[in-house]
Amino acid sequence: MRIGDLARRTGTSVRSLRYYEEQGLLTSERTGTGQRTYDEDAIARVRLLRQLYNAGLSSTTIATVMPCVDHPSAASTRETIAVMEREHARLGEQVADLVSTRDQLAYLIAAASACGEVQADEREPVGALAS
Amino acid sequence: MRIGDLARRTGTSVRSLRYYEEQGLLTSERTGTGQRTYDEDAIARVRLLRQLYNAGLSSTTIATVMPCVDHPSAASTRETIAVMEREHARLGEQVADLVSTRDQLAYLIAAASACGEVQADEREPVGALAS
DNA sequence: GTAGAACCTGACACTGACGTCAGAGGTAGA
DNA sequence: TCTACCTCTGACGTCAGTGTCAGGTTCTAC
Repeated sequence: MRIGDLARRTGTSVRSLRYYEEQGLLTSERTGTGQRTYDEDAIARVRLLRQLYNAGLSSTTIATVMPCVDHPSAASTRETIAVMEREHARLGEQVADLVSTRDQLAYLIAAASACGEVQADEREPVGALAS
Repeated sequence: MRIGDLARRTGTSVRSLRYYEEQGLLTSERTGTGQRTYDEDAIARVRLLRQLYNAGLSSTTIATVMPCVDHPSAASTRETIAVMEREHARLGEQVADLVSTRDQLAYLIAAASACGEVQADEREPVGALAS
């Protein structure tokens, strides 16, 4: 599989795949002429990388975590586990924050929709949202 | 309340408060000599702004939403409601993704911890994570 | 009134993941 | 072998929120 194929099959850009390699997160074989080649496993790996990026992990944090995906025994240093636990905790907090914000948005939508239906122009401001 | 007070009481930086004003998200009175002055309501507003920023809304999206916080009746145009509904849906998806990633991290942590306890060097790679 | 802290505007720097461009070479079907 | 497309490296651009600096004004406590 060449880089364009991998990009298409993972929904990423060629640029991103080169960037991941540059960060040490993705490896490739090279043909005699220098073109990158990937096997099928690369697809799952790229999807995992994207998932971790989407979760807000940085390249360096992902680089810390990935060896644990590849060889959990060899890579399970205390620091690596600590990094993963920190990220786990951070994600928990972030989920709580996002749920809270989502609920507030739902409240706003309901308020705005009600106003639209009633066509009333004398409505109270939606106060105390961030309480 | 001057800008430094507001920054301290909301845990933000003075720079950010000026930026929010620049983006039309926060207003201030000015003294005769041009210094910004805020009332107590600004604290809740800044906290809400930070919450929306943390949820990944951009300045322009927040600028679309905020009038609805202030005057839900006057601001409840169809487009505004549509923007809020899009963000609401996006947050829902993002929460699901984050929960999934968090659970995968928990799995990795468990696997790594088990390896650390057993001290076994012959472990299967943690495959099929991004399935 | 003076020192020092806080404030003002304006501008440039930074971060990090990625877009985009240039110039060159590789690949594959007709 | 021609053509069209793909890939290579290297470099610079982008975005958005914020840090930081410069040069100046304002406030406050002594």
